[in-house]
Amino acid sequence: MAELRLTNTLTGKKEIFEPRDPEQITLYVCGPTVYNLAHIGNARPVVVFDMLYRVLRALYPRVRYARNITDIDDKIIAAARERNEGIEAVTKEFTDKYREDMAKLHTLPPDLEPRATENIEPMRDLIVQLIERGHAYTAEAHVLFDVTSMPSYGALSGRNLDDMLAGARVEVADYKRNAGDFVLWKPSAQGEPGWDSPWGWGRPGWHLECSAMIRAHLGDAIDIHGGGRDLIFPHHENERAQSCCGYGGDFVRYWMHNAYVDMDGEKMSKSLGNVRAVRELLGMYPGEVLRFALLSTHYRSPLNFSGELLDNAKTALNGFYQALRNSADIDPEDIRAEDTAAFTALLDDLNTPQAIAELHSACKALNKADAKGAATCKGHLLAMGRMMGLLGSDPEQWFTEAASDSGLTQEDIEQRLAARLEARARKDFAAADAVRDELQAAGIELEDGPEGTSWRRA
RNA sequence: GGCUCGGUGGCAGAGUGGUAAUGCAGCGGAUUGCAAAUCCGUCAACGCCGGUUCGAUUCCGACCCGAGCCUCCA
Repeated sequence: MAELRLTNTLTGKKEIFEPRDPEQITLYVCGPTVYNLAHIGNARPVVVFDMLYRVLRALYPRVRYARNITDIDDKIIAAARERNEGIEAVTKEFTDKYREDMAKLHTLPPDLEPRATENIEPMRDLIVQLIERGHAYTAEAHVLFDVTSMPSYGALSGRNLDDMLAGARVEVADYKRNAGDFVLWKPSAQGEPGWDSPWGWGRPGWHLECSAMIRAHLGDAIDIHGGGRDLIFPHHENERAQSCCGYGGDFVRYWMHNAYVDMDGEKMSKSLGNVRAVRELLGMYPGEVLRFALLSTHYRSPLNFSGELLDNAKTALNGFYQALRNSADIDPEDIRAEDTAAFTALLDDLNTPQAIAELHSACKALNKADAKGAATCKGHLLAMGRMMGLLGSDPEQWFTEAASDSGLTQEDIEQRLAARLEARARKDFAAADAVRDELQAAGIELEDGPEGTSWRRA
């Protein structure tokens, strides 16, 4: 079988992927906290790990991919209060919108989408376990994890405990034994959402849910855990501590983290307020363009987001669809995606830029091919696109579908084309060009081919 | 301050111990009534200084610059 290599954050190295059980692969990716719209930065891990999911499915008979929905959190509570609604209304709305947006990026839905509020029981069990084993303690209605109880705490993020405790810059709550101790359970005030527990009415800490849900839905340990780079510390470090100490075992074999989407060279984040919602961008570009743009840089490198980035993505996709449109009458050969150069590129730590280069190569080959070779070339291009969640649209639609309601309708355009055709037939090029100029001004570009004139929206 | 990661042509962006993909842009040509699309050709890059080596952009060290984490964050 082909070898998949992945960069493991824990070791800092690119390693050959060796699953716990080749019959069943387990993948867990941190999902959204549903209190507002997903921004383009949120979309990066979704697209990146969708890519991984597709590769894993091509390699192994069964892949279980879980992505959680965090539907209890202080920010959700705050948003609900602001809107004067229950948290369910908030989480329902943004969960639905999240799923819609991600689907438009051509990401496959995960096999499992566990919700925090539906997994309180395993969370409480985990806390009990941690207390029993001496890794957690109660203090003022909180339950806290004692970071000094785990010798390897800090291994994932490359920190050591002494430095961390000494260099703590944050004011430490006085009920904590160590500055680095983190909350497993916190008390809820009157009127705040909460659950009964041995430690009183309260709610889980934000690191706890992933540990408990991974165990509940995927098992004691999993193959791959993914997420954004900023989750390495503290979230994944703490998750690792909870799971390793509470359940024993290795927990995660491969940790994978994607770099950020930057805005003007600066990190895009909710707190900096420089975010671009996926939903907003989808009003300006097809989802496939956003997907392509997110895949155009390797996942471990920062991606600078800009209109230029999206325009380039659009141009590239236009080129592919142009080749497909020009070869519309060619019946593509049936090519397995696993037999393509793009797949080989993806096996090397998801080298999507290389895979895209292979797309260009196949596209060029298709453009140059004679009728005989075109079927094979087209088959390759489509197979690689399929693998990457790209090029699935109808080429004709890709070029002619209107992004908005404004502008000329298809009928308007066809009508003018007919008039122009007639003008050209009687060699009245001035009249023909006038039509073309008019359409050009309306954002419609024409192409005269041997079999008639086709058009596209710019 | 501690810990990460990165600096490749005009831009985007792979990769490699033996001078470097791909795309966009530019330039020249073919094609076209003119365009568009396509094809052919072409220009152009490895932050800086040392070290290891027959040879480094690639390995090691220092330096400069940039980003991130250490606090909610993909």
